Amino acid sequence: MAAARLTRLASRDVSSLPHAAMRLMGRLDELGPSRISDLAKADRCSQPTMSNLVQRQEESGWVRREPDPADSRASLISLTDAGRAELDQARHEAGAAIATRLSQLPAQDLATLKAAVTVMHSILTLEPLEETPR
Amino acid sequence: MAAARLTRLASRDVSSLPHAAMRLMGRLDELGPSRISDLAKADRCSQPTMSNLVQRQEESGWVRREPDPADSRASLISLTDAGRAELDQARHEAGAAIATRLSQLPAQDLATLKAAVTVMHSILTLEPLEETPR
DNA sequence: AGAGAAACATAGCTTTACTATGTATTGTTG
DNA sequence: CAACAATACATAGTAAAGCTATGTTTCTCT
Repeated sequence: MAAARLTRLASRDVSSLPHAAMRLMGRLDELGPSRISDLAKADRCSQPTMSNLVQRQEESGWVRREPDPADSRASLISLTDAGRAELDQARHEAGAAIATRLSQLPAQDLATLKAAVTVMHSILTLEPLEETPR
Repeated sequence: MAAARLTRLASRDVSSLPHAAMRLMGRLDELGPSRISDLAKADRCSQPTMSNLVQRQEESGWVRREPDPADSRASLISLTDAGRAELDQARHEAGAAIATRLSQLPAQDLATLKAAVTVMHSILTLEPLEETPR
């Protein structure tokens, strides 16, 4: 719950990019050129949702679509230069929202947060540990 | 970013309540009977958005609206028993989604997360430290 | 008492999300 | 190797969640 509220606190101050767009661009920055279905999996949304999102970002010029040489059914989506600039801007805005608060914290608390970020990243890469892999 | 992804990881596995509804119910659980404008402020959304959300939750029977005895313009919104049960269910679902991952972490990491939660709560109650209080 | 402020509702729009389904390509198999 | 199933994506239609602008009612204050 704390993570959710903190996230909302930061994301509400981002005016340059809607949140879903920001998630998409962040993934592209992280993964490089990717297929729509892979992006949908990474973002945990449905394929049509990602299809629609990509289309809108393409129209905004923040994302580019190229045919996948390995599979004519698929496309490879990647960030444009404008898209990367927009992502940087949005990240800056999100950071600024909490920076003024972080600056009021003692160094000890900042260290705690830093350590927690590492742990959270490891959680995100962990598998759900299902006994039923279908 | 880590907080955002962790939040999304948990919230995507909640089927019983849409996310905005869950935020509203959580606030009501925390604050008790509240005015719509106060709920909007707490959730950092606009007043019409909260108006709309409350209406839908009212129709679902999860929230109750009573006149504010102190001000006939305002209403006091509160959880119904069904709403509280639904909130419990949703929280359980959200917890279950990450519990299987948390259980794979060493105790040291869990302690780090616990400490970070405390710090995050303090961030949430901090003011943005603006020199221009408007 | 009248003016302005506050609390909420309504209208109209956009974004984000879903399921169901269609189309084209790829893979598999009898 | 032709036929069928599976895969990758698009489209259609709908709902939820968000916004600004604006209207109505009630308070508050001079």
